[in-house]
Amino acid sequence: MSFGKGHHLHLIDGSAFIFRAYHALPPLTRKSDGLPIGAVAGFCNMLFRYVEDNKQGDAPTHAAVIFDHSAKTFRNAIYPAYKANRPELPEDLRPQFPLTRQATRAFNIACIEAEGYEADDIIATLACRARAAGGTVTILSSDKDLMQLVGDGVEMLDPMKNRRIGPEEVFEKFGVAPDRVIDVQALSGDSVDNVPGAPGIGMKTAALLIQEYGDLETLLARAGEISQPKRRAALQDNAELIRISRRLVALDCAMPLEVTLDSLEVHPPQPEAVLSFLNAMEFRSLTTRVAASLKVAAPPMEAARGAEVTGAHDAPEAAPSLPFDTAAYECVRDAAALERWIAAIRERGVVAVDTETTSLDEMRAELVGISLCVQAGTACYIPLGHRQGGGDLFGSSALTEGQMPVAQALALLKPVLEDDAILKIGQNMKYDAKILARLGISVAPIDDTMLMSYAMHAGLNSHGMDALSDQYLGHQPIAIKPLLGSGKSAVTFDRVPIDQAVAYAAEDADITLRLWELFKPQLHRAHVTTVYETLERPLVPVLAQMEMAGIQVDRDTLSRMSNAFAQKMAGLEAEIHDMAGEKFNVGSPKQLGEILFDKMSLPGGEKGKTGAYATGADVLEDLATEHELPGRVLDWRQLSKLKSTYTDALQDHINPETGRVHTSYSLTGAVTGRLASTDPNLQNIPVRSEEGRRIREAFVAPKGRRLVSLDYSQIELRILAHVADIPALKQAFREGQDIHAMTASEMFNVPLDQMTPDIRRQAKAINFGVIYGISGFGLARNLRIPRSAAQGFIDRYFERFPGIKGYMDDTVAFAKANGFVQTLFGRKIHTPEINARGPGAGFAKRAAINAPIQGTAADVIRRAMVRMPAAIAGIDAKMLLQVHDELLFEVAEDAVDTLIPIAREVMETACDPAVHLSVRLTVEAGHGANWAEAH
DNA sequence: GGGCTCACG
DNA sequence: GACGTACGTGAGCCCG
Repeated sequence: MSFGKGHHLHLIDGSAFIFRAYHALPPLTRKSDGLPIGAVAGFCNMLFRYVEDNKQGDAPTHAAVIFDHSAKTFRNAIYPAYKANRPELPEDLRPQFPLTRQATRAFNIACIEAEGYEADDIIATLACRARAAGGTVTILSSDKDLMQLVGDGVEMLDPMKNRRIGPEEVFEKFGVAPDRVIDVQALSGDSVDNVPGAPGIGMKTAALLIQEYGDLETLLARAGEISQPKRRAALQDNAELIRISRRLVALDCAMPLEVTLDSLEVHPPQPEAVLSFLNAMEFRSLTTRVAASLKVAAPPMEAARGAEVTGAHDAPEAAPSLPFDTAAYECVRDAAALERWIAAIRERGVVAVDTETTSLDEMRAELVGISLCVQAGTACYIPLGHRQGGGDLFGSSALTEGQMPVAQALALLKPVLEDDAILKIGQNMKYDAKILARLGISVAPIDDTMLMSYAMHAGLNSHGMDALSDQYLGHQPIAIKPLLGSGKSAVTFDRVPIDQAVAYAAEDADITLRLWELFKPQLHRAHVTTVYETLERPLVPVLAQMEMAGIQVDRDTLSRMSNAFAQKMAGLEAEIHDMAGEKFNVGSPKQLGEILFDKMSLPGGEKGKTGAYATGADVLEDLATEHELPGRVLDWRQLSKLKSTYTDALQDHINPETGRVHTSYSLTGAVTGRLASTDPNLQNIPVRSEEGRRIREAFVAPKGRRLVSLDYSQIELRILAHVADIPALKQAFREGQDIHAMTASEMFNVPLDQMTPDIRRQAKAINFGVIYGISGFGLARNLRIPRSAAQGFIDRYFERFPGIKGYMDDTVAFAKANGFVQTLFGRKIHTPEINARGPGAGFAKRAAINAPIQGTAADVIRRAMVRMPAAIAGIDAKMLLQVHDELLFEVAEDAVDTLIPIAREVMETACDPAVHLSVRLTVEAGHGANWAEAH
């Protein structure tokens, strides 16, 4: 049957896939001969994902991958400068092109290119033919040049964002329907492809003109009617150039092409062809995954046994030698069985441990079972707290039969878990260590696969077990969701039948052990062993202690404040409704936007991409000069935030047993090395506004004790002064000057004794801007000054402190060359987007500039925290919280004066002896009955 | 569940 | 000429 109605054709933009793959991955080479294969590796991964994704659902009946053939096309005959300003291809990319064609055929997908034509023309021609035959077409690409083809059975799919692009999306981008896209492109031109267009006319203007005149020829014919002289001239003087531009951007829908649609019919990959290709490329992990998907055995690696794709995080040793077999896992039900496992652990000296509990909140979770793994494939699960389903009215029910008493199991395990000679491996061991600590077992020594992954690959991928297993072992772990259910019918792990729990839990321990075996040697090769050993692993027990200690929060104080906020909010709400002349939900940005900009017609209403008006604080502040309502909304919002997020939600986090709030710190939550605090987040308790600051009065010390706060003074600016080597900044710090005032004086030629708060404020904003990878736009917005003035400030700053620009350029260059940046202590932060094009490039650059500074500061306080417990061991004091540059302690009243100098010394000398800063770090201290007083 | 808004360093 | 921009986080609310 030939292609026609009911058939669906996928046209894949192969060249875009290649470039995306090339820039997304580090420069990998084939181990056996050094052949560059990074783009091929990424390309194959994308193809595999494409094949997997299209197994079900609205799968295409026909498909092809389209490539560009060569740089010269018929368009060069029309306009020689077409695409003339394209940068040279990277030299390690060109040799990969033929391999991507081979890869496509290996996956049994048709592969098309044609001399003298661009891939886009082939796509256009095939799309037109398919449409004429009555079929439908999806073009897998996000290239705007293809958008002219959309409509009437043809749509695009952005494979990266998984976003459908139909006529509406095209209109959103170009301001005209798909059939007029080339008119707009002809007018606006394209700097990337070197399409000239009309000088002085951009996309916005072009769309406006086409909307008004209907099409390009009419517009050119009636150009004389345009009232703006510049526009009129641009069109009249360049009519020919515009017509040429139109021929350049118009795709050829009827090029000669021997391929028939029928020959593009979809066939599943032939295992032998695809596996032998992947094997020849030495993609071990992908070979395994593809083999698993095709349900055949992976071929043995031939060329390079034990080979490694250098720099690859999709490393070949990821291939599991042993398949996962849940049936082989043992359920341990009595002491005799557990003793056999303990003997095996003692013999090996290493064990992966995982606990199953009733909650993600370690302070409330009840132990349900423990799994152990001593070598890949050899794992067990010890059920301890499983209960019969159902339960009575009160939810309680009897323990399932065939489980050891918890006390007996723990008594047997405790000596092993606490044995110095036995390494306990976990994935996020802080969680399990806390569960076991509450049961009287202090687990040590430990290794943690999540932290190993973080030390090696921060910025590259996430570090959860499912992701790691999939990525490095080519294995999808059993999902927890089907076991627990979701929504109202969700149950806790103790209700999971034991046989299912065995498979799930033992597999987790098995995966953890396999990941550890894989990561352990890699740490060294990635040169992050020291980072892992000094900044990650030793922090686990320190954070566990802090989290378990918790901080006392006074419920009555919060409750009183909450009531006061509610009253004020009610008053403001009435005022706001009055001014608006109607009742509406003040908390709804959508409704507020409509009131402000539609009903009241205030100026400056701008709709975002979702079509809603922006009503952020910056917008409302600008409007406050026009009307009183926006100011009231700002006040209301502040109170609403304080009430819902702090005075109310915080009360729910007070643990009923301890009466304290126990946050949880994530060691891998921020790519830069900072910690992140969750459930609740105690790193964003208000302090900047006077009203918010009072929330901190609810964070108290118990009777007879005090809260002590120690924080680093200007740590990031000091680190900047050191790494960028800025003599003026260093000297100012050495002399204990006000750093922002000094900057202001230097920049604006104002003597220090004549400094005004406003000038200092501007300098402060610039200092912070520098740390963030400053841009004229960003500074302008922050200071609410014209962009030109902001740019002037920045130029002047770079002039006065020449090392800064050098540091920024060097950092970005390093990131581009290496794919990561580093802190002074060797922490790596990967920057995979740094070589990308488009707006993402700006983000990546600024992040790369900021990361070494923010990351070094994070390393410094981590070092201080690791050393703190030993330093304050003799003092009646506990470290409770970390807020990036601050440590908060709870201390016996009479020990405050002892603690402060000792803790300060630890913090100020935290860099020693690994790094010698040319600027000394200083720490400010305070104490009080509550956090507001202490800070 | 995504987007908006806003709290912190 | 046009585009989009300060860095790093987490949480609560609205709304489809």
